[in-house]
Order: sequence, then C-alpha cells, then structure tokens
Amino acid sequence: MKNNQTENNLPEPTKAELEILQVLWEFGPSTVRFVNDKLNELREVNYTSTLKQMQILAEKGILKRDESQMKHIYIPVEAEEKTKDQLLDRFVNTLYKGSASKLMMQLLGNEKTSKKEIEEIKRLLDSMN
Amino acid sequence: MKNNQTENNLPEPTKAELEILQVLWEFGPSTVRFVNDKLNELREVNYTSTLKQMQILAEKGILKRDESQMKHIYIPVEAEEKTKDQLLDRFVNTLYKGSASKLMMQLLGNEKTSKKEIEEIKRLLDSMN
DNA sequence: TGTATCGTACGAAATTTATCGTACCTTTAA
DNA sequence: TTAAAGGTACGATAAATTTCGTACGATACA
Repeated sequence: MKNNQTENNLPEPTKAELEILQVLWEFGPSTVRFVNDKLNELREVNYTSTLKQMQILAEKGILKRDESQMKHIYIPVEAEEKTKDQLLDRFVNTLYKGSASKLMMQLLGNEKTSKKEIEEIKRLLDSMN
Repeated sequence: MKNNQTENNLPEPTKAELEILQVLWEFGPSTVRFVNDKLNELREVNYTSTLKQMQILAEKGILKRDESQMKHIYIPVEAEEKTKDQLLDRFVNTLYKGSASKLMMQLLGNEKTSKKEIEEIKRLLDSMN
C-alpha cells in the first residue's frame, strides 16, 4: 500500500489523528499545548508527539494553521459533519456493503442501544416526511 | 501503544485482516488458496502474504484452523454478527460518543442513503414494537 | 542581560502492520 | 521413482504510523 486515500482523494485520518480532530471539534481551534493537555487527560503523550501529529495533519491538508502568533492555532479544514460523513460512508461500505438499513438492524439488535435511543430514532424518522 | 485490545480483550482486526474475515463470512470456512484468489479479484496479493495474515489471525485467536488435512481450513472463531457488533460499538463510541441516534441522524442526512433505505428502516422500526 | 520557560522544527527511532522470499514437505502423475 | 505442482513455516523486509530527542528561537521577568 503506497498511500491511504479515500475515494474522494482525501487522506484518511489515522487513529491518533482522529483523537486530535475530536478535541478540535469539541473545543474549536486550539494550540498544540491545549490539545496535548486534553489528550493527557486520557493517556500519556509527549508534547512533541502531539505537535508532530498536528504538523502532519496540516501537511495532509486536514488541518490548517494560523501562524500569525508564536502559539500556532490549528483549525480543521473540513467541518466535523463532512469528515464524519466520509468515515461513516467507508464504515457502511466496508462492513455492510453500503446498506444503511443493515447497519440499522445491527444497531437495533445491539443491546447497548437503549430504548430511549430507539424512541429518539423513531421520532427523528417520523419528523422527516 | 503496546498492543491493540478492545474493551472485552479481543484483539481488534486490522484492515487487511478484515478483508480476510469478509471472505470467510461470505463463503464460509476456506483454505488460504481460496481466500487469496478472492482477494486477487480486487487487488494483487501474493499467496504467502495472505497465508501469513491468516496465520497471524489464528495466533490472535480470531480464526481457528483445521489442520487435519494438508490444506488447512480456516474458520472465524466469533460469529460475523458478534465481531461487527464490536466494531460498530467502537465506531459509535469514537465518533458519536456512544449515541446511536446521532449516528442515525448522520446516516439520514447523508445523501448517499437512499429513500428506499429510509423506508426500509422505518418499516424495521415499526415492526419492532 | 541572562536565565528559565514555552514555543516550533525536524530527523530519527520505535512500533505496528503488511508483504514477500526461500526453505522444505506432500501429493500427483508421467 | 522422480519431477512438477501445490501446500505450510517462518524470518526478513517494506511500508505506514506513532513517538520522541535535540536543537534552537521567542518571551518573560528577576
């Protein structure tokens, strides 16, 4: 495998990269320091490791950064929804041959999906047409 | 990261491993030769590469094998549904903080999810209670 | 004005994942 | 009974991902 590109030619975020994206999605544009602190609430990571990852993400065009200050600010290029759409798409295609309803069945059959969630989903669907 | 374990202590299949699992799920217990041929319908892979992957999967306990014949037969240890459940679970937790309905919204908002799929999902939900 | 602190840059090492080459065993058929 | 075809074992290598060490520039403030 030479490179990892999704069908629409966007490099696919790796695991560690996704962790970083999550922080940026939740808290908005941030410095490396801030992201690294957040990550360290979950597991130990060296500051320079996080820095490197974010620089790589910037290289890949997944993040852009504001270098006008010494403390660079990193910002996701694509909206959260769009990136998740791509990931979801890939997931459905890989595991369920593209069938959203198959995924749903799995989700509904999954004991971890609560009654409340199911009610919520039904309400959503009813409000759709 | 020393090792990759899911919460229930099952090693998480990697990408290449998942490809192999898909073949076994679709066609049932198979030889390396058969799996390799299937993979080669999609992309070029050396026989010994597939062999190695399947041996690794066996080591990890994701596949077991019947060695009674010269052509070993490989069989997934866990049922397709169970493995997918785990992957789905991880997916929902990672991207949607465990909220199935959030995932649903994303799915329904996704243009690639067809009207027919949505109808199918509604029917599913109605038949549930 | 120096020194401690906080930042970035970047090559290199470590780890994980994926692929392959080669040795060698079994079966088959001429 | 041997050569060809097809199988497994397994170490080595390649590729991708992740982590880190070190150098060095900015800032703050005693």
